[in-house]
Amino acid sequence: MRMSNMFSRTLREAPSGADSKGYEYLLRAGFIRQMGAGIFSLLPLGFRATAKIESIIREEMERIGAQEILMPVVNTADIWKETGRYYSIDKEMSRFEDRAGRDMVLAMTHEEAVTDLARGEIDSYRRLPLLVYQIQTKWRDDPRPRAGLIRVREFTMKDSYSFDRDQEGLDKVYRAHYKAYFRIFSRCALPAIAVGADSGMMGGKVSHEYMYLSPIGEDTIITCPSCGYTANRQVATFQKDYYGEEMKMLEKVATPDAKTIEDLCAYLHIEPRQTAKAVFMVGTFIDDHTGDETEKLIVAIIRGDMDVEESKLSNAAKANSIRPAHEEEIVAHGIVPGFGSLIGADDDLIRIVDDSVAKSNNLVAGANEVGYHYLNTNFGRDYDATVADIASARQDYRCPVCGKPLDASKGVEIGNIFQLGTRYSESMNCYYQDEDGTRKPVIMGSYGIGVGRLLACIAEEYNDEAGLKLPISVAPYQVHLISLVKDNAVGEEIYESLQKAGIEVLYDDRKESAGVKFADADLIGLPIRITIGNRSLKEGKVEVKIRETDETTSFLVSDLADEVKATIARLQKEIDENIVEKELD
RNA sequence: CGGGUAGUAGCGCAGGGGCUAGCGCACUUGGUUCGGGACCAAGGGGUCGGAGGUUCAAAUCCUCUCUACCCGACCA
Repeated sequence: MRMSNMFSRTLREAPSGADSKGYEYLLRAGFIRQMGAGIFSLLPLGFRATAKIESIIREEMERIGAQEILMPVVNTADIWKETGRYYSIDKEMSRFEDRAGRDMVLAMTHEEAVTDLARGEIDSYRRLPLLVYQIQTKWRDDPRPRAGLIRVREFTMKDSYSFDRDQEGLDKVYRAHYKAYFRIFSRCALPAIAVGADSGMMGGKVSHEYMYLSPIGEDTIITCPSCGYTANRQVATFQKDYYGEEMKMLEKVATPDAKTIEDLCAYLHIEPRQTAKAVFMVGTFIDDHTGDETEKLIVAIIRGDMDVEESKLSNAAKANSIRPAHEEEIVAHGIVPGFGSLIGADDDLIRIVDDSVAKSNNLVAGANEVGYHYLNTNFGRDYDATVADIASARQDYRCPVCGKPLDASKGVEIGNIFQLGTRYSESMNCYYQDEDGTRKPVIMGSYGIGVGRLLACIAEEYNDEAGLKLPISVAPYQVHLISLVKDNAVGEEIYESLQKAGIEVLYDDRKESAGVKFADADLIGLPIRITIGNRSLKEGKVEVKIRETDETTSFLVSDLADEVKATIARLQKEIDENIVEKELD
């Protein structure tokens, strides 16, 4: 590609709003352009880089036996009504009617579409297992897209779907994905970890998320440096201390103005762990069949030294979504905010208590009366509720596996794998006949990777003050060729010869100063830069510089193609030697 | 959806009732320069986000609205 003819150009200054380095450079170098909130175009450089990532994904998917298909972006609403997700997913999924007034949706994922396909293909156990994948555009109307390509509304995703006869088969294909994903990310030179995750709206049981750890991430990952335990904070567990002791008499005490745990502890001279705090949320519950929505107050009781993890609470309450309750909603149930507890609350609410409270005794809790708390409240004796782990794991809490202190870090989710089980096959009637003649629902899994997000993370991981430093496996071109000599013929000749040798070259043939060409080369960040200049050309040589390491050498023009091929091979080998082969334990 | 900020040339920004709307970069032409974002000269480019209003006069004041960004809610 000649830069004189390239569609995009580089920007000297970062467009306002580009707050991370990776995003700024992708914009400035001309990989992407924004159209609207969370909507981007890929320019030639971005398109080529994305294509490289996609081909790595394709190779690894084919390697585990997946067959590529392509399903429609526009789905008929019927299949989404069958699984109920037409109703349970809110505005994140965009809907419209076709000219005949039929309900349609823009598919944000393809469990419904693929199950619809599969039920037409699968009738016998002899057809199983099956595995398909696609690389396709998804539209999710996220309420607040942000951070460049990290959180967008339209994006390209690789999604694969597995169909198995039994759990054993699902385990096998799940493990295959677990491993393949590590290979994919490491072939893109992106460091990633797998963490236990919340399956959320996918409705499955077992799931893992792949995380690129970075401060730009929006997820919080809990890890144990000692034993390797990792989990998204949404599901992370930890060892809790319980304070079981002999139950004492319930006693009401005046605690004027003590509306927070902090005030209360100061007033009564106690520790937060000796209190039970009440957290009020409103859960939305949607009937999968009718689509009817109901709201219900959820009262969560947790010990004062911990915080509620909302996704755990939502799961425990079996709610579709939860939000903080308004004061009126709390008062309506006989509860006094600031002095609230389940003691004296009415029955028309969902009661969840963290096991930290259930297993500790004599906690101070609200008396549901302004200015009063109870001493010595005890779960079971004074009130009842469903016991669940709803506590949020934090830095320095104790690892659930080994008990050592946990770490917390930020991460970007770049992939996930789910064991769906029979959630979709049952609701969509995707059954097979087994060897013994019985009819059984197909067991499914789904597995996703965000392609654009992957590029954004790579850009974030590989850059410096001057620009991007792309790994050879995903760089849009392997070589950035700069000619600084007046006689264009030399540059043309070298460009031709490199291309003939099968090398991917971006040739800066523009009439620009040396400084501009160097700056643009640094910004675009191709792994190998070749400079044709009078300095070394006198000796028949050109300079070759590695962007990543700054390592500079010079080669005779006559040897250039071979030398560059060797350099490419060397850079590629460095990546190949570090492919992560990790099995799910 | 709540809170905040901002929309003026391709990009980054200034101007904040007054007559011709600027600056830097980018762009065009000519010349000089030629290994780390060159220089000189001459140019081109704007419905000041949109609609309505106030006024002799609006980019500027008022009302409404749209859009983007940041924080939060939200999010496989």
